[in-house]
Amino acid sequence: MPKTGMEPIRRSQLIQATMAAIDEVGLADATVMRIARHAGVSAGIISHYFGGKDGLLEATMRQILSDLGEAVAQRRRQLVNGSPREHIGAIIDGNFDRSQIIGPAAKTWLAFWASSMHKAQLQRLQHVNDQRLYSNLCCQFRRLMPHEEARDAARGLAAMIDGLWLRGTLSPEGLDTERARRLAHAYLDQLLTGYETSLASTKETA
Amino acid sequence: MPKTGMEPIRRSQLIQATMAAIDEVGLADATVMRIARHAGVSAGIISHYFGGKDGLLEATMRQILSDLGEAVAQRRRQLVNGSPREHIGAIIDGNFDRSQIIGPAAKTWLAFWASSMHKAQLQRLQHVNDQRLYSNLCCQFRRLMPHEEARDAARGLAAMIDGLWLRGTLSPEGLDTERARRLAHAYLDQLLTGYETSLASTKETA
Amino acid sequence: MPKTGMEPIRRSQLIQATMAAIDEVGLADATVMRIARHAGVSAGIISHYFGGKDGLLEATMRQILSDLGEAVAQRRRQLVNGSPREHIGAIIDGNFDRSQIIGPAAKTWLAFWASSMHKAQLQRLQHVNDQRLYSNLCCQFRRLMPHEEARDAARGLAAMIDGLWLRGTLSPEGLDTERARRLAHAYLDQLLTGYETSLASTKETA
Amino acid sequence: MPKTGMEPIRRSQLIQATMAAIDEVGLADATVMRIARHAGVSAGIISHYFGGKDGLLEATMRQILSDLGEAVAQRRRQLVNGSPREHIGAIIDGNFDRSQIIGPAAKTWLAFWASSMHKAQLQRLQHVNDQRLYSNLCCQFRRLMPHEEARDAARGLAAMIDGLWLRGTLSPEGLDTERARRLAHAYLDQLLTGYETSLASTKETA
DNA sequence: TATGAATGAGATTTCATTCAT
DNA sequence: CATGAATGAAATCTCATTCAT
Repeated sequence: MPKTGMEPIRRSQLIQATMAAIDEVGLADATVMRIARHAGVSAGIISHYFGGKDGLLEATMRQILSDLGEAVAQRRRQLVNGSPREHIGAIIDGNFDRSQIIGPAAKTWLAFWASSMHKAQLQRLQHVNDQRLYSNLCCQFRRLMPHEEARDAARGLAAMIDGLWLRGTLSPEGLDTERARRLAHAYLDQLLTGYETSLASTKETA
Repeated sequence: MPKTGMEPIRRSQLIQATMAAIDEVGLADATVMRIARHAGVSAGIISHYFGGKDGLLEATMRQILSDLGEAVAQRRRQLVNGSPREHIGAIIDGNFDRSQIIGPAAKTWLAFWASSMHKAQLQRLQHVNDQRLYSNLCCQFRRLMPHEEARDAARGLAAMIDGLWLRGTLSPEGLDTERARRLAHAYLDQLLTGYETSLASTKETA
Repeated sequence: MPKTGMEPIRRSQLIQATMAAIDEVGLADATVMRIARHAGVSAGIISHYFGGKDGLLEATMRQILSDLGEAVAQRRRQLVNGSPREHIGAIIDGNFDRSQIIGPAAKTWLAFWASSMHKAQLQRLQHVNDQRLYSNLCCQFRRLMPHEEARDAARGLAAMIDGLWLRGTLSPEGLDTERARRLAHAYLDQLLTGYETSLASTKETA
Repeated sequence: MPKTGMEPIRRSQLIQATMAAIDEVGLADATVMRIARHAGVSAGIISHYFGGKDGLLEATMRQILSDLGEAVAQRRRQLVNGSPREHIGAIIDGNFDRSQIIGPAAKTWLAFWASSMHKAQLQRLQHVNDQRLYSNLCCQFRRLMPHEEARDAARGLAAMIDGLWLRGTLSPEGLDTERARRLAHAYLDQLLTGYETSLASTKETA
C-alpha cells in the first residue's frame, strides 16, 4: 500500500533541506546525502523526484525566486492606486523581506548568484529575476520622470538594493534589515527629489 | 647548478591560470588539472608550490584583493591634499577599474564572495577588504559631515559600488564601466549636496 | 524494502581480503583496490564501511588479536582449576594455533608488528596484546614461585613464544608448529623445574 | 672543479639518514625527500648513488647486518680457544649490542624484517643472517652435545634472542639490554646444565 | 658532483546515481 | 513509495625519478 500524494510533500521537504544544507556548509559541500539527511530521507529519493541533483538545485532556486516575487507582489497588492513612491517602497521592503531570506535562504541565494554564471539554467532564472526588479522599478519611475532619468534611477536603486543585501549577508553580523531599508528609502527620497510635484492625482496601474 | 628562481614565476602563472579557469568554468569545476593545463604545467606542481589547492585559491584571492587595493591606492597617491570628493571619486574609479577585473578576475571575485561564507580563511580576507572600502569612504565623508551622516553615506556608497559591480558582472552584457561610474558619481553628488561649503581651499594633485 | 544487513558480511569479507592481500604482496602494496578486488567488491565501499583504509587496517588488526585471544581463552576454558603448568601450556598452544595464523594472518600479524611502531592506534592494540600474554603467564607462574622469579619466567617464555613464531614465519619453510610447541614446552619444563612440589592436589578439566 | 672521492662519504651519509628517517616516521613514510633532508642533500642524488630508493634500502639493510656481524665477530675474536659457553655468550652479547641498534637502527631492523617477506632481495639478506645466528650457535652447542640436542638448543636460543629483542623494541619503554642479556644467559645456563663436564680441555676453532 | 625543477603514475577518497527489494 | 547497497568516475595529493644546468 504505497502512500499516494507524497510528491508535493517530498518536493517541498527536499527544497527546504537543500537550503538548510547550503546554509550550513555551502553549495560546494551540500552533497545529496547531506541534503537527504536534513530531510530525513534517503539519498536515492532525490533522483526519484528531481531527476538528479541539478534538478533539485534548480527547483530550489525557483522556489527562492518565487518566494521573493511573492513577497513583493503581496505588498503591492495592497497598493492598488498607490503612488510610485509607495510602489517602489513596497519593492524595497519586499526585497529586504525575501520571505525567509533572513535565514537559510540567504546563503543559498548568494551561492546561486555565483553559480549562475556558469550554469545556463540557473543563469536564465537569475536573469529573469534581475530584469523583473529593474522593470518594476523602471515602470514606476517613469510615471514621474523622463525615460532616461527613470532608467538610471531604476539601475541605481536596483544596485543599491542588491549591494546592501550583499554586504549585509556577507558581513559577520548579518544583514541589519532596518538599516538597509532606511538607507534604501533615503536613496529613494533623493531620487524622487523634485519629481513628486502633483502626484496624488495620477492614475495608477497595478 | 640547476635552473633556479622559477618559484615566483610559477606562482604568478598559476594564479593567473586559476582566474582563467574559474572564468571559464566556474569555481566548482576549476580542478587542479584544468588550472595546470591553463598554465601549461603538470598538476602536481600546484601542491609543490602552494601546498595544495586551497593554498592556491587563497593566494589567488589575495592577489585579486591586492590588485584592487593597488588600483585604488594608485589613484589616491596622486591626490595628496585632495578634497574628499576627489578621494572618494578615486575610490569609486579604482573599484571599477579593478585592474583586470574586466576580464577573468571578475567571475573569480564573485566566486570567492560566495565561497567566503563557508571558508574561514577566505572569509577573513573578504572581510578585511570590505572593511577597507567602508573605512576609506567613511574617513573621507567625515571630513565633510557629522559622524552618523558620514557612516550612512559610506554604507550607502559602498553598497552602491558593490551592487553596480555585482549586477553588471552578472548581466549577460557584462559590466558597463562607464555607466557604473556615472551612476556612482551621481550618487556621490547627491550625498555631498549641501556639505561642500568651504572646499575650494585645497586643490592639488601631487 | 532493500536488501539489508550486508554490513557485517561485508566487514568480515573485507577484513579477510585485507589479510589475503597483505599475505600476497605485503602491507606496503596492499592498496584498497587490491583489497577490494580480493573481496570482489569496488574500492569505494571500503571508505563506506570503515571510513577509510586506516579504519580497515585497524579493524583487521583487532580481528587478528581477538582471534588469538579466543584461541587461548578457548583452551583455558576447559581448564577450570587446572594447574599452572596446564594453563601455561594452553597459552603456548593457543599462541601457536593463532586460529588461521598458519595462513594469510601470519604475514599480516608481522606487518602490523612493524607498522605499530609508528601508528598510535595500532601501537595501542599491539601493546595491550603484549601485556595480556605477559600478564597471563606471570599470573600463573606466581602460583608457583616468588614475585621476581615469576616475572622473569614470564618474560622469558613470552620472548620464547614470540621468537619461535617470528623466526618460523620468516623462514622460507614456514613455521613448524609442532617443533615450536615442543621447544616452548621444553623451556617451560626447565622453568618449572624444582617448583612443582604440591601440585598433585588440583587436576580437573571442566 | 668537481669534488672527487665523494662517493663513499655520500653513501655512508645516506645510509645513516635512511635509518634516521625510518626511526623517525617508519619505513612507509620514509620518502626519499625526507631521507635526503636528513642527509642534508637533495633528493635526486639518491638515484645517482644507489640507482633508486630500493638500492638505498638494500644498502641500508646490508649495513645493519654487517654491523651486527661485526659486533659478534669482534667479541669472538678475543676468544680464540674460548669455551663454547664463552662463544655463545659472546654471540648473545653481540646481538644485544647490535652496534647502534639501541638507536635509529632498531626500528629499521624491524621494518626490514617485515618488509623482507615480500622483497626477494631483502629476504635473501635476512635469511642469510638468520642462518648465521643459528649456525654459529649450533656449531658451539655441538661441541658439547649430540646433534639433535645441539640443534634444538640453537633453535631455542636463537628464538630467545630474537624474541627478547623484538618485545623489547616494541615495548614503549624500549629494550632493557641488561635484563635481556641476563634472561638469555640464564636460558643458556639451563641449556648447558649437565653438559659442561670437562670442558676446559677441549680445543677451539675460531 | 649536485641541484632545483618538473613530471606522471598511482593511491585514497568522495559522491551522484542506479538498482533490487 | 522508499531504502540500503553498490558502483565507478573524478578529484586531490604524494612521491620516485629524470633532466638540464
